[in-house]
Amino acid sequence: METARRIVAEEGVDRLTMRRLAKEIGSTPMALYHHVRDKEELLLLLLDDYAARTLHRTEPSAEPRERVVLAAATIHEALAACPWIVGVLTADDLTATSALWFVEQIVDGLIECGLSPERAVHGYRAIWYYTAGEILVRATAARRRTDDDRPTYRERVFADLDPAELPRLAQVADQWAPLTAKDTYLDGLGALVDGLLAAR
Amino acid sequence: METARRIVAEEGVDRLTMRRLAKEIGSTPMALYHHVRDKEELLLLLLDDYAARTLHRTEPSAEPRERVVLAAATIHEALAACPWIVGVLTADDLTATSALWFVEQIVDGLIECGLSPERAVHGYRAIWYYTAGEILVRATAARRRTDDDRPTYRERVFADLDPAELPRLAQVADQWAPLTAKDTYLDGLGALVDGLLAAR
DNA sequence: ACCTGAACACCGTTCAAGT
DNA sequence: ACCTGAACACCGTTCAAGT
Repeated sequence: METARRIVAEEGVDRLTMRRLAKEIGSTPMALYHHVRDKEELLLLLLDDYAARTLHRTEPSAEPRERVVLAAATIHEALAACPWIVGVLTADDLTATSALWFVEQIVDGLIECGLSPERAVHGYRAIWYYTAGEILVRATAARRRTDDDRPTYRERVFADLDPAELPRLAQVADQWAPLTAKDTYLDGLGALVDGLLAAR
Repeated sequence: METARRIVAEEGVDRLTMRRLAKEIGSTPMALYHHVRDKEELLLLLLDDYAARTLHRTEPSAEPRERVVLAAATIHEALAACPWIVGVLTADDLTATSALWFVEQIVDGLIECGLSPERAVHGYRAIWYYTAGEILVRATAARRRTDDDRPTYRERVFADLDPAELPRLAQVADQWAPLTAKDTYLDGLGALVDGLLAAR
């Protein structure tokens, strides 16, 4: 586990292979299969390990809306520091044992704010979709930027935008890059939570 | 392109390999590299092709909030039918040429509702995070369910939940599966848009 | 119970050579 | 300009055999 953790931290999850890990610990690929069913199980172990190691419970606020926002932001922060893990996480729900406490905070906060248990669960899922999407989009965009220098697809598209057909996009085209680089996770989260809480 | 499209449609994006595609069209892997720079370029071509083929512009509603919701829902629907594509999409922004019109609708709708151009772009991004996250989480969960029969990690975790520690989760534990199976994309989207539009 | 060696059935990509 | 053959440097996993 220790070696696997190091490989992922230093070189990314793509470089963690059964063969590589086996070599690094001075063993054979097949020896690993005596301890895990397959590679996915190894990744799930790694996920639990990471969650237990970095996801520290926050002081739960007395104000229920604050509890929801704080729990989501804490999970977001842990994931942002370690974006590879989202790919593993989305495989199932956000159900690493150590993350459950945060799910509890969100569901509880939403119920305390007056949602039915059913709508609270749906609300939690909306928050999770938004959070997972933010991490994923941002992580993949970052990977793209580093590993080649040719202009991105987006740059090419925005360069020859027809202002007659897409006036709003043309209007914001030159600010697009700085605007989208900005971290607005918390703004979006606040809006989402407000919307979930508003009786509709 | 036609053959690549068929392989992806029938067997999933993982099964589309340069070698497999070459064999299927009666050529060699290296011949493909004369037409695309690498595999990623092939996937981007496939994405544009899919978008042009299935993303039909909707009648833009006169009501700006409706325009935002309809554009997002249309993109969501196209992606839900073809979840493999999200992995490619997240690589950059949602900037397939055919998708730009929908981005325009969302940004324009938000501005018409009174947001500044800056906040409209951030609003669009929040909607995109939510949408991409929903597709991704749902797609990966679906893949999981089909390809093995052992209980999922989530099932095991929920089975031995401590009601003293996580009372809300224990309370909804038996409804978790049906609740999360429900499609609540539109509810969450509505909440998010409402939250974005509310002056905060 | 735990490990090894050899094999199976693959990958993306490069390079040098052909027409 | 377009294609081929062979090679490089890998994958995850199975299977039969060893201690």
